[in-house]
Amino acid sequence: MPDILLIDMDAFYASVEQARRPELRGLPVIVGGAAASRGVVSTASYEARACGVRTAMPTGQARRLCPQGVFLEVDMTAYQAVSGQVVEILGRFTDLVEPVSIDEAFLDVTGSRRLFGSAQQIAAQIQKLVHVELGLSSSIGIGPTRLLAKLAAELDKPGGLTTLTKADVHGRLRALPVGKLYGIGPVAVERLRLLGVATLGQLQDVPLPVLEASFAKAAATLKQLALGGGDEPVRAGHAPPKQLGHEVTFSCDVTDEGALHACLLDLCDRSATSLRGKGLCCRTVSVKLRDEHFHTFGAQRTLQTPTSATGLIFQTASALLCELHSDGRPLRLIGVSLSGLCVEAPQLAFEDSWRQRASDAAVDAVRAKYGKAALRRAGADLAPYRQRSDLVPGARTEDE
DNA sequence: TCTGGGGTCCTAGGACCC
DNA sequence: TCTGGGGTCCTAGGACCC
Repeated sequence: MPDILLIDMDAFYASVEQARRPELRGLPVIVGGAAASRGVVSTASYEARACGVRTAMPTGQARRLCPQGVFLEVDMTAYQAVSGQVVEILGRFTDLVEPVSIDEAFLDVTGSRRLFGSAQQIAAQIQKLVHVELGLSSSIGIGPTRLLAKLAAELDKPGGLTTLTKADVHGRLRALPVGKLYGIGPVAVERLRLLGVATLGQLQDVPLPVLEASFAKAAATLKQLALGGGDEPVRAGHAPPKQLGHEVTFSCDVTDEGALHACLLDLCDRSATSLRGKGLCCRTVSVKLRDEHFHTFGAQRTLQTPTSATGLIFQTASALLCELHSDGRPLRLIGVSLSGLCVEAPQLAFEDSWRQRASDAAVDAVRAKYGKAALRRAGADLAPYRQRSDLVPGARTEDE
C-alpha cells in the first residue's frame, strides 16, 4: 500500500498575514475584497471564524458578524511566494510532490520511509519545519489513496495529523455526509438526497442501477468515491495550464460600450502577457459576462492558428463582446479566458505582424524590469470601474 | 446575506467528414 | 428520394474545487 500525504495549510492567506505582521496574531483577520462593495471573504483566520465568518461570505456580512475584524486585501504575490517555500520543504522528503492549489499538495512518501521513518513520522517532521521556518500551521492527512489522504486532512483542523485506512471506509467513515467527498457538491448532494442517500455508507449500499438512473456514467465514479477512491498516482510537479484568464466584477453595473471595451482590452492585455510569460500560445478566446440578475453567459471563438499577440486576442474578444452585448443590458462582470494552449509555435498567424510582436515584446520587457503596473495599453482604462477604488476616499488608484 | 477570481472537468448538441 | 453510423472538432453551459 502506498503512503500518500495531503498537506493543507490552515487558513492560509490569513495565516501568512499574521506570520509577517506579528501585531495581527490573535486578532480576527479577514482577507479578501476589503475595499470592494461586492467582495467576498477569501480566508478568515480562526479567530474570525469564531464570529461565524466563512470563506465565500460577502464582505458586508462578515463586517456585521465581526465588526472588530481586521480586513485585508488579497496579496496573491506574497501568498504564492510562501507557497513556493512550503513546496521546497516538502521536496526535502520526496521528489513526488504534486501541488494541487496554492495551499495544498499531495506527496507520495512510500519510497522515503527507509530514510525518514514512517509516513506519520514524516508528516510530523513536515509540520514542525513548516511551523519553525515559516511560522505557519498545517493539517496533514495520510492514506493509501489521494481521496483518503484528503479526507483525513479535513477530519482534524487546524494542526491535525490523521491517518485513514481502507478499513475505515467500511467503519468510522460510513456516517460521513456525502458532501464531504471531493467532487460531490451541493447539486449532487441534493440529487443523492432524493435517492435516500445522505451518508458515505448509504452510498456504498445503494445498488448501482439505482445510481445510474440518476447519474448515468457518473454513477461508477460515485461508487468509487464511496469505496475510498481509485489509485491515481501522485505526479511530480505542476500540471501544465490548460486555460488562463482574468475577470473583474464592477463596483456598479456598467452599460457603457466604450467602458466595457476599455476594460476588455486591459483583461486581454494581462492575459496575453502571462501567456507569453509562460512561452505559450492560445487557439481559443472566450468572453464571459454576468448581468445585473447574476445570469452568466459567454461565447468563444477558435482561431485558425495559435497566437499570443495582444492585438489579435483583443480583436477577437472585442467581436465576441459586441455579439454578446447587443442588447446593452447592465453588466456586473466581464472576463476573458484563453484556452487551447500550446507551446509557442514558429508558425505565426497572418495577423501576427512583426510590428505587433515587437510591440508586445517591448511591453513585456518593460514590465519584467519595472513591474506589471509600469505600462498600460492606450485605451485599457480600468480605473473608474474597478472595485471601489473610485468610491473610497484616499484609496489607491490605478495611477502609476 | 446578495453573491470574487483563479482554475479543471464534463455533457450535450451541431457541423462536418468518411 | 431517403437516409446509417462513427469520429472529430467546436460551442455553450454548468458543477465543482480552493
